[in-house]
Amino acid sequence: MAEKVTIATVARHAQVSRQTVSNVLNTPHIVREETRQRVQEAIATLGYRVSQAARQMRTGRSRLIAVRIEPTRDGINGSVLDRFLHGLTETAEAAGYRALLYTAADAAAEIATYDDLLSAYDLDGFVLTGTDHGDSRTAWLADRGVAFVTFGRPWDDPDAHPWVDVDGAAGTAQATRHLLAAGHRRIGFIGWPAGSGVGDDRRAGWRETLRAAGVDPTGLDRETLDGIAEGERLAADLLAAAPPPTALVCASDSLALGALQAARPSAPAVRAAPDGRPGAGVPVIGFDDTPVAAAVGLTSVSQPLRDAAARCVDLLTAVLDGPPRTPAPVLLQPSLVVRHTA
Amino acid sequence: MAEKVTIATVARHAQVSRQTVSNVLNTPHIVREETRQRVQEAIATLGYRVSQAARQMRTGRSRLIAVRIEPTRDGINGSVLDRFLHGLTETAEAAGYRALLYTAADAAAEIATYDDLLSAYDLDGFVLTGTDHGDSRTAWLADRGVAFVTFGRPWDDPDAHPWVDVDGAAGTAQATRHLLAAGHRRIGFIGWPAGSGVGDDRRAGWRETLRAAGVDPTGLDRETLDGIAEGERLAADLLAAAPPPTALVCASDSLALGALQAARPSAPAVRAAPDGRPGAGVPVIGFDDTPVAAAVGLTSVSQPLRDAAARCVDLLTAVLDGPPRTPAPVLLQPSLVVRHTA
DNA sequence: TATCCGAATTGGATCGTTCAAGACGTCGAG
DNA sequence: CTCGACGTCTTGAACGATCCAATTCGGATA
Repeated sequence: MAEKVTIATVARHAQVSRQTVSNVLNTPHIVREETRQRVQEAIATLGYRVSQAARQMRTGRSRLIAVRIEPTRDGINGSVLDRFLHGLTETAEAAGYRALLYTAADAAAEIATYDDLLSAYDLDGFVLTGTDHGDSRTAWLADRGVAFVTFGRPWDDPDAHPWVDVDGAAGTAQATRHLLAAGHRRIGFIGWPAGSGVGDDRRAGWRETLRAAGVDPTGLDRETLDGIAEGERLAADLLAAAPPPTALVCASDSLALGALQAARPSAPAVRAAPDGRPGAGVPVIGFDDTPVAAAVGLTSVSQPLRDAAARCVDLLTAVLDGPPRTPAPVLLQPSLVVRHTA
Repeated sequence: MAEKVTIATVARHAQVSRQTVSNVLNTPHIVREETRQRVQEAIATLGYRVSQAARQMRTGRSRLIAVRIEPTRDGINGSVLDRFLHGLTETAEAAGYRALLYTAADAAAEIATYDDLLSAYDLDGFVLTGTDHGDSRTAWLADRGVAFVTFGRPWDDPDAHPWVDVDGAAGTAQATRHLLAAGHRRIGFIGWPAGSGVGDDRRAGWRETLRAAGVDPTGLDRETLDGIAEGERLAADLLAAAPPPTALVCASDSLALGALQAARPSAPAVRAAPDGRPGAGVPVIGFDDTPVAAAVGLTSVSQPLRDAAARCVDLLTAVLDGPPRTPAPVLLQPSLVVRHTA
């Protein structure tokens, strides 16, 4: 087995001191061009890699960022996280960081994990997914001056910390406009109970678009927790009203899938109309463009998750490497993927 | 800001030397009970956490294990990875390890990443997902004596390295028996091209079960890459044969979903028979029990992913912390989740 | 020619932990 | 009584990088 290559090995090989090698790595501009090249060459031939452990011990920086991985709830919306994670890992690698996973049952456990990760692993920053009103996690991190970015707005104060989010209201608005353009007026909405930032946002997009079109949204929406069965139940309830809505917008693909079953009980199967025109029955639009939506032919609002993840890393590295000011938040626009259900 | 708590701080507080504190943490049995308690108390009151960086520098161990996160291909089968990852992170945490993510475009890039992770981060071990014949990655790792476990068998030599896998043949066999029990004889199979370990395994389960039942499988199967469209095409092809199969087993949920469309072009929608009895048309069984299968009511073979991930961590920690012998591999049994399509 | 200046380089100290070696008191065997 | 063994604890050195202060060196200036 070959001997371990340290900064000293490189220095000897390039006939310079350790410090010069360190400078080549960390502050190349202060090293003479010729020397710099000789050192780079030695690094390459020896296959030298800086030891993160040693660097970390001296600098307190680990070049590691943490992301929480959540349990896949009903399995449908879980794929959102998967795509986000992949984008995050990729962008982080390009920026010289690595992504570390952790799990946590609740906010308190998550904070305990922060503490552990910070003191044991010297984590550089965190990417939080899914924020809500009065989030105790962000408060804890901010208190300690830890770098972090959230995927999801801080619903109380938009300037509280750097964040990236997708404009959910714009998504449901787009879905609603699509249905309005098709001639629908009484467009229903199935979403989550008031109080969650994301849920309220998506509902608002539908409500305001309807109002702008001169339609009174009163009585046209329902609230429930997520799930296919719930979606079916509420869609049935909504369609039993007099007069019933002629189309439905849902806050998630799970709800939409349930709604589909209520909206077209005897419609042709999955991907009803091979020619691409909407199938029969009440049109339904979902949210998140999950694989299930694609498989079933459900029209859905798609979030630019790869991009969102990349922007999260951008913001985080800006905080870590750049000047100590909070970078501007990023609000991305979703897009409507039209399939066969609307 | 409070001063940093190091092992020396604890030592002073507990009136012992640094080494004694270290012993309390790493080899408690050689410390006198009374002293041990005093040190533990000091650790608790001071909120001391060992610095992984410092420990790592001395021992060369990082308590980090790496897992590759793949792009979600068609999005349907991607959820498999998601569930696996969550289980892995959880079990790793319990064992005192953390999971680090990485991506790689191909085997060569993946090996380059190993090199980087090993020399820069001192990674303790790797969990590889998806193995194939003559895997260059495992050879590289084994050559260097790096600890690793694969989720997926080494198809060439079952004793090459520790592994965890799910018995795919048993899964398709179970699916086939289910259909045989329902009175079917001519049961078709749609799978991947010969040559991939996983694909051949799943096909074998179907073939042997059919043979054991006295049915000649010749001409009853088709090969293709994964995808809904492909599944539909081949199912149509298979059903056009004379005589056609009366039921289908598929190597993935994607293929099964496509097959469903060919097998029951005008069948009732998603979750056809609310009473739980199979819907009309040719029965179809998928593989992986993805969220899509659950949503659509597709009968599918379910892999115990959580368990598989846990066993991966078990094996890896056994290699890392235990004696230098390769632990016995683990082959888990899948289970058939019967829904409405079979 | 002597002096000064800044760019480039050097050696030593340091981060927090574990390893190797040794000190100390107690005990039982010879 | 001496010796070695044992259990318990302490001390100094080392891991590999960066930071800091000091030094060299070539060229410009007085």
